[in-house]
Amino acid sequence: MGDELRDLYYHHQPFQEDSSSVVRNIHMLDPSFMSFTTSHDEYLYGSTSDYINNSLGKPFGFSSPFSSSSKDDHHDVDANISNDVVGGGISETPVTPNSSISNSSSNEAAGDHHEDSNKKDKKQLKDESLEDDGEDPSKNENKAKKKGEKKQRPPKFAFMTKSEVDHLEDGYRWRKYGQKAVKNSPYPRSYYRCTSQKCQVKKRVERSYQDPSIVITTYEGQHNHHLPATLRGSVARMLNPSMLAQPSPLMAPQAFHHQEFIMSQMPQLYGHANNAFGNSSMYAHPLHHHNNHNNQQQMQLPPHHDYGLLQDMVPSMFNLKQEP
DNA sequence: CGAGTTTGACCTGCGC
DNA sequence: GCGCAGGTCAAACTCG
Repeated sequence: MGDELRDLYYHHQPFQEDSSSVVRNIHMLDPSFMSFTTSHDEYLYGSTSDYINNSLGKPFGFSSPFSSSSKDDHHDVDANISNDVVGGGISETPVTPNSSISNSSSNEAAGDHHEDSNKKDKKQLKDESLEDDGEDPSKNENKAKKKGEKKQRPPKFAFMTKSEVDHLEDGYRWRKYGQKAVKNSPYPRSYYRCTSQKCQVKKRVERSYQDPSIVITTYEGQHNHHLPATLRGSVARMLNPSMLAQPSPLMAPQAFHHQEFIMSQMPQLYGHANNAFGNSSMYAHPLHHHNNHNNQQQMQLPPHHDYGLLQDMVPSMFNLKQEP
């Protein structure tokens, strides 16, 4: 990771040796910095204001850190960010014509479709004799898609968190379904799926090999349910504005939680977050706030309109479907 | 006992 | 076609 990106980090605080399951010492990157996907496997990196200024549908550059098409450096998320955003701001990389900020349901459907077909194939391999249901039109459709189109995946949303724990609490329940070693990295990548039935959201968690204190989390898909009730309570407590107004030693203002970040940055994903924070953003801009470990200095408040626009910026991607 | 994790096997996509 | 790396599956295992 480049020094430029490192500069974006919030005041660094060495990790404690004692371990517990409690998330602590989390340091967010520049809260106005986010990465987005345009179309599948195309990530957009940049500040939210960059995004806004370029208007929806006019991305400011992209890279494909996770796509298999960039095998040599797809593990290098922060390097991409460093080059494309932090250093010179906007990447000059041209955007593919079909890049689009909107996350059409058709895209997602295509992704799911593919996965389903994968499962079908696997099952067929394992128990071919189960059924011989003749020609399934949907299979033909899948075949055609496979031939004609690139593999499509649901939109992704990636960001980095400075944390000593890999799997950060975000309010949802996840089940780990895989772990893989990452090339050129001593740290494995973990794969999680939302435990809620019929919810296809996945997330990948990996540690940056260049800065092991950085956890890179990638969400894929959108939740079709609310926060689990048991977790909603704790989240609500965490979001109590009074706590933010009077930060306690147990909750240093700069040591806010990963899930809070997500919830406020993706207000439609966590519908109440915006209400909780409103104008009193909890985020300190790293560049404006280099050392406040021992004082109670109020955090720098990004313009409120950022959050409002964020709602528009992360539109259908994480939009909660209201279930009947 | 149910839910979650671990881990080896397998599949897919891509570059050479 | 082959090899590599990412992604997923699922049986075995652990834990509360």
